[in-house]
Amino acid sequence: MGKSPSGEKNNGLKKGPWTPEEDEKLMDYIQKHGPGKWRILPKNAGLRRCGKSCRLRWTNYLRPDIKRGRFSFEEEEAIIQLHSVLGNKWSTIAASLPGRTDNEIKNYWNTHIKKRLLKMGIDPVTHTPCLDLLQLSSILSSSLYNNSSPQLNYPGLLQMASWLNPNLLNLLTTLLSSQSRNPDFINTNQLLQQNQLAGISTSPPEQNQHQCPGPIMQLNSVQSFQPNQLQVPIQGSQAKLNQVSPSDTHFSYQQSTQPNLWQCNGGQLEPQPADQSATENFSLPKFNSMINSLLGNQVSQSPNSDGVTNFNLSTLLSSTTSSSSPSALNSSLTTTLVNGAAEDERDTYCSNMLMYNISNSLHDNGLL
DNA sequence: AAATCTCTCAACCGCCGCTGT
DNA sequence: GACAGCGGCGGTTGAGAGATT
Repeated sequence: MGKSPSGEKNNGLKKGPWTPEEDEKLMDYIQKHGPGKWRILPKNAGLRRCGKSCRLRWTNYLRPDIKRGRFSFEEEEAIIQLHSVLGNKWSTIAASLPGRTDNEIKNYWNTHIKKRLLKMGIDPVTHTPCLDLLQLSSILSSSLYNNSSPQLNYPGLLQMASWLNPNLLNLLTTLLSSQSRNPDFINTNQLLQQNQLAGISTSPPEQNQHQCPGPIMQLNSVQSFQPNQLQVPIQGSQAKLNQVSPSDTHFSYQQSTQPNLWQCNGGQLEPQPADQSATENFSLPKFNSMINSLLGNQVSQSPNSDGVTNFNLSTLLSSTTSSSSPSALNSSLTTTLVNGAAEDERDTYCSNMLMYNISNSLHDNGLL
């Protein structure tokens, strides 16, 4: 790096850590003349620093509106969400976090968040699970028929699903939300995410997503759990997974029910009418890896003689976060390193509102 | 207590884009 | 249009603090 322990450099310009005296000079000058004109500032202020160094010192440290201390839980969530949209645009991210500098956010990302995402098996660049296609194929071939347990984490799975296919995400949402005792339970976080991608602004719903652990659900498999048609009755709803032919590697997903899918209508969330069924194709490996990650790794399954397989979804959700919502993606991404002490213990209670705020903020700032 | 290792973050570097001439 | 200067951005570094052996 460019830090010089000696603090001296050619041209007589000083480098390295700033002394309190230098800080005072810089502060005094900027208070009188305002920031800017960085090239002439050090000379006028009596500093033996380059203008760039003065600017950085001011913007990253001396500015009066800079917030000090650890990043809050909300800030951390915001960084992750914004980074998933903006990438390494630290200055843009910083613009959405009052009092935080791009340098500070960048450091925090590199030293905390990035490591944690990697630890969770999530690529910090793409925000998708670190799985290659071979792994997906392997999961496909081994787990659907063998009850194997691929070591995938649930939040990463949902994140991946969100990138792959909206309808598939809806299916997962439907599956997981069924563990709630509330029949009108919806996954607002994922809905917001989808709507964000579609450029739709939604009002944050008020449903409390922190439900008690759900009951054992039944996943009725046709033809002894053959993959060519998988019917998923869920609290009055039913989604069909159809395989075009036994050898085909593409599935279609038909959502033919209400109330687990919701739509945005004039800023209000409303149940999707039954006649608005959707059918979309997606590749078998993608679908299979996700479903089987859900069913194989974290959900206990026990097929019985009637061809009905029971899945205990409560284990899935409780093992990930205390929240029963599929929005646990964002929750679990941010459950370590909270105030340095209580790692992996803090839950989110503001993800949806935060997503909403970020979305609006980005729109307001013309970033989306 | 000392040596070593690990982590954090302030600060620098090089590059790029914008603006003025 | 070409060039130079400047400000801003993202990547990188290494001193210092804290943790571990």
